[in-house]
Formats: sequence, C-alpha cells, structure tokens
Amino acid sequence: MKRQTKSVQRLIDLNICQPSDIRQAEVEAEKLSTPDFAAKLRRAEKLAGAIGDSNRIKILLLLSKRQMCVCELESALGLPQPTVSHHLGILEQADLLRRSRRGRFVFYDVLDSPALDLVKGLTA
Amino acid sequence: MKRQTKSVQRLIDLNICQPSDIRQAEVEAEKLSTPDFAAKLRRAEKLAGAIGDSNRIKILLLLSKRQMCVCELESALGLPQPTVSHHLGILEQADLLRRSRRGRFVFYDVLDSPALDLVKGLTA
DNA sequence: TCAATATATTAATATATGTCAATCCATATC
DNA sequence: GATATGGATTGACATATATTAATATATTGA
Repeated sequence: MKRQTKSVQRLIDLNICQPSDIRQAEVEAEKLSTPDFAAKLRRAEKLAGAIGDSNRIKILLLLSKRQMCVCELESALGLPQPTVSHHLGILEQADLLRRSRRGRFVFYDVLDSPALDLVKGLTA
Repeated sequence: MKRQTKSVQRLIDLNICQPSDIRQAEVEAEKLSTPDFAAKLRRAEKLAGAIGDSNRIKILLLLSKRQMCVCELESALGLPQPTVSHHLGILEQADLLRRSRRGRFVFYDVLDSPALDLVKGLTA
C-alpha cells in the first residue's frame, strides 16, 4: 500500500490497467481480510494440508475401498503404528475420516467430500 | 508386514474381517507402490501443497477475477515483492497459473483446474 | 484386579516451508 | 550504452511438519 503504489500508478499511466480495475481489486482484497473469510481460509488450508502428504493420500485411497482399522493400514502401508495414527488424526481433524471403535480395534472410514473427489481425480 | 500381521490375524479369527478383504487390501496397497503411481502421488502432493497456504489461496482468488501483475498483487495483499514472487512460483510450478510478460511487467492468470474449483468451493 | 493388546500421545530429531532483506536479471527509456 | 524499474533468485532465519522410539490410555479377557 506504500511504495508499490508507484508501480501500480504506472500501470494506469501506461493504460495497461483502468483505475476502476485497481479499485475493484482493492475491494476484493478487503473481502479477503474479513475475519469471517479468515475462518474459511483456515479451514481450506487445513483441508489442503491434510491431502498434501503422500501417506495420507494412500490412506484415503485405501479407505475409500472399505473401512479399515489402524493395524490393517499399518500392515498395508508398511508404516509404524504411531505414524499411521498421526496421519489418521490429521485426516480426522480435517473432517475427511470418521472413527468408530469395535472392541480394541478402531476403524476409520472416509467421508464424502470435494477434497476426496480431488484426490481420486488426481490419482485416477 | 511383520509383527502387525498378528493383529490382522486376530481380526480374521474374530470374524471381523474376511481373509479375502485382507488380500484385497494387499493388492490395493501394492498398486500404491507402483513407480507409475508414485508420479501421480508426487503431482497430487504438489498440487495440494500449492493450495495449502492462505496467501496462495488469496492469490488464486484475486487472479480468478482478472489477470494481475506482481506489483498489483504486492499492493493488494500487502506483502513484500519477494514473498509474492515466491508464492507465484509455487503456483506456477503446480500448473495453476500462467505467466506472460508485458514490457517490464509480468502478468499471471489462473488456469482452470479441479484444484481451483476446490479452492473456490471451500471459500465460497 | 491383573495381564495382554490395539491405539493414542509425548518427546526428540530431522527436514521442509514461509518470510523477507539483499542482490541479481531482464526490459525499457534516455 | 547507461540508468531506472519490475520481478526473480539467494540466503538467513524462524516456524511447521513428518518420523519414530518411548510411554500412556482404553478395552478385553482371565
């Protein structure tokens, strides 16, 4: 908002941008600073972060076939149990999975979501 | 594949899982280890990583209104120029943006992609 | 209640990532 | 060509995150 304005001003002077475009962009940028929007941003970040790890993508794909418990995932992925639990926790916190206990076993299933669709699409 | 099998075996013994389910899961897990699949995984990771930062989400949303140059984004977001360039580079490498030079100015536009749709959906 | 077992949590470590100042590169103008 | 300017790159720093060993918690069964 300070020195940058000089370059932006030149954009206008050179007739590359209309002043109305600049004002419009300022309006849009202000919307992005709303506290209301900040909450959406954090949620989007969390979701994207959740699917931004290859082990978690693998977990999502396995669970999209059928629900599985931790020890099954451990065995299927060849990862130590705490690592699997860690990733499951992140996916659950992003509302991508649901937990259910059955005796000592804890089963996870995927929940439908646009993020899951994206993962499936990217890996199809 | 070693000690975990004991728990998995108990799953079968307790009739919680069918042996065929376990075998099926092994088949699925093997598919996930293919070199071919590894490439898809890396690409998915890169894409998800690209949209997993609030500044980059803001950039995508601004550019989805109209193409802008770096100094405009700098001004709109209130970020220093190297920071903006850094994020633009990541988005471009994930094939979410396209660069075009006009004189000394470099303009970016968004490219259509499922990831952009997800971002828009999550922040709508 | 006690022992066994499936999972979660903690703590330590290494790696990855965002931020930004300083600098370099590319283009335009004089 | 010399200078100015918009943008990319580099390097340093701080924070975040993945991994995993050690430990804690929850459930079952004796």
